[in-house]
Amino acid sequence: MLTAESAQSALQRAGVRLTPQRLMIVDVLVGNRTHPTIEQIYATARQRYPTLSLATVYHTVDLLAKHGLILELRGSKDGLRCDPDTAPHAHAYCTECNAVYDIILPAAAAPDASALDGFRATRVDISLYGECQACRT
Amino acid sequence: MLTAESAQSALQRAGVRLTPQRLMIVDVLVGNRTHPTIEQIYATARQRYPTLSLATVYHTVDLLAKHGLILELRGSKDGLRCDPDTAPHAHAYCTECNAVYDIILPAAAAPDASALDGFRATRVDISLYGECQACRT
DNA sequence: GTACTTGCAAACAGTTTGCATAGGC
DNA sequence: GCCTATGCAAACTGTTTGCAAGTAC
Repeated sequence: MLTAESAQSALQRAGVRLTPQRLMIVDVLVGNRTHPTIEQIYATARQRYPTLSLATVYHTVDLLAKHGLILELRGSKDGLRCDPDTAPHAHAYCTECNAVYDIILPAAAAPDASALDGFRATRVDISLYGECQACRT
Repeated sequence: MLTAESAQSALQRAGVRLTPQRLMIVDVLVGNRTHPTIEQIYATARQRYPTLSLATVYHTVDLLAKHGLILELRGSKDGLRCDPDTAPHAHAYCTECNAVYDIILPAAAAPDASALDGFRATRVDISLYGECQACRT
């Protein structure tokens, strides 16, 4: 799970600069369970850092994902979403309201990712598609 | 698994017209294990139907997915991909060459999709990300 | 000082839409 | 004849890139 401290130490160790923009974006993501889109991160971070640009958000999110600090989710139709929780869990995408929920699946549900048919997987993503409770009523 | 016959009967039953364009697109997809992008379907179908438009491909793919005849895969960076095999299986995305492979997982690996936290899932998608054999060498 | 980072704008890619035409039933 | 489907172009949305200015180390 992403924390301000883990992000700082990981980035510093990798020789990446801790700029105010990056710390601000990390701050928006820490503890965030809403799986925000880039646009949402941008909007939130911009409130406290008005000159922040979208390109920087894209760069930073990419950077954080490359260092394994966050996950990039591509399951929804409205663009890339971010998940600061890198521990194994599944995602439920509501096809009505586009919300994304975390789902804790039994450990047995996670397939073994190592060397299937010569494919070396570094990440497994389990996605459920359907309707959330709010949209079904 | 999509066949020309299953597509025709399903669409006819739904009162949807069997136009040459649609049959052509179905034809491109039947037995296709390459998980083609829209663009690739367009290029292939256009060889035999030169006036076919991209918009029609998008419409038709959407139509086929809505009727449960194919799956739309959103896991890769280069846009929507189509899978004519709707039976449960996982997908392996090569982050190097963008290829998508089918992976047969043990039945136990498929999580129970019914009513998790009030979420009613109609589809489960398991995606592996990593490098394929060809790209590792 | 050097190399990395930012911000802006423009470019881009994939996707969707409006509308007139064509065609199936 | 009615209604759906097609094709084209334009619009849109999300994302990436080039480059000049700024900033951490």
